[in-house]
Amino acid sequence: MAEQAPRRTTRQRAAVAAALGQCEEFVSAQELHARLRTDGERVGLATVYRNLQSMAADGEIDMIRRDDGEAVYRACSTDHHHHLVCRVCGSTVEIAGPAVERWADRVGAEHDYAEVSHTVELTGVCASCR
Amino acid sequence: MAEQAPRRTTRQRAAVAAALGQCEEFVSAQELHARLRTDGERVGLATVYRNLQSMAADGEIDMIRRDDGEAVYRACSTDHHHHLVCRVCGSTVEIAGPAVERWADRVGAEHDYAEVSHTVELTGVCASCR
DNA sequence: CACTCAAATGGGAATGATTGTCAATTTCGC
DNA sequence: GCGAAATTGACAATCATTCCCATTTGAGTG
Repeated sequence: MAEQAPRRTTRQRAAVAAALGQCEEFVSAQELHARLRTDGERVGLATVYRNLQSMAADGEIDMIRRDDGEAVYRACSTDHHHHLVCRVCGSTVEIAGPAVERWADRVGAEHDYAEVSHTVELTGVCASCR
Repeated sequence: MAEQAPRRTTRQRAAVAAALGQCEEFVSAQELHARLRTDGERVGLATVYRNLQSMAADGEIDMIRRDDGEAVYRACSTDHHHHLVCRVCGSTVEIAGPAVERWADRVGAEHDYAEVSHTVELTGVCASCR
């Protein structure tokens, strides 16, 4: 495991963690910052970035990248699922894919990779758009 | 499959494809642009971006994102596969995942989505980076 | 509690990849 | 060869993310 640098508990760090905990879906640092501001918490944008990064580095939260390259975060333990997105109308269906989870773990093990996480996106054309 | 917009064969497009073909590893648009310039090919940076994007959209090349979010490309073997990328050193392993293919098709069918395609990215930490 | 000092913060400026703009150029079917 | 439509190039504009640095704050210590 990566060594964990000293971390202090600050009002801002707690606020970031709390706000993230209330999000079901992945959120970007920008979105989280806006949300905090709305909630009346005054936290600098740079601070949101720094905290999200260190929390991700410590494994406290998940970080993945959206299609456009923007980093998005999610509190761990929120239940994990994927999406099936319609290419035409954009409607989405949430997919629970235990099969994929197992597959990902197995592939990681086969190639001796640790801490394997995965991103899965399905796109298609939904019934009403055909 | 996704509809392919009309594409013309231009000197620049060929140059981009050729340069990419000579790279073993993944390269970013910026790197490829620099390489082209070194080779004496005059191709605009925006053009490199546009071509890489359209080639990726057409499935002619692979596109993934490095840890820092920068998009990197690589000429891909024709057959469909996924990647297992090391979060630390960036080394990649190609994964053939018949299991995922079948899973994706089944999920699409269950929700009545047609022309389902999928994106799967696995990231972890490889043995030598631990 | 008062004290100390490194960690943490904030916010504005800087960075750097990517995208937009639009006139000029090039491709390709006819 | 012609003309419409795609493509290009140079540069400006975006926008997430990082840097900088003066100021604040957490948390041991005596």
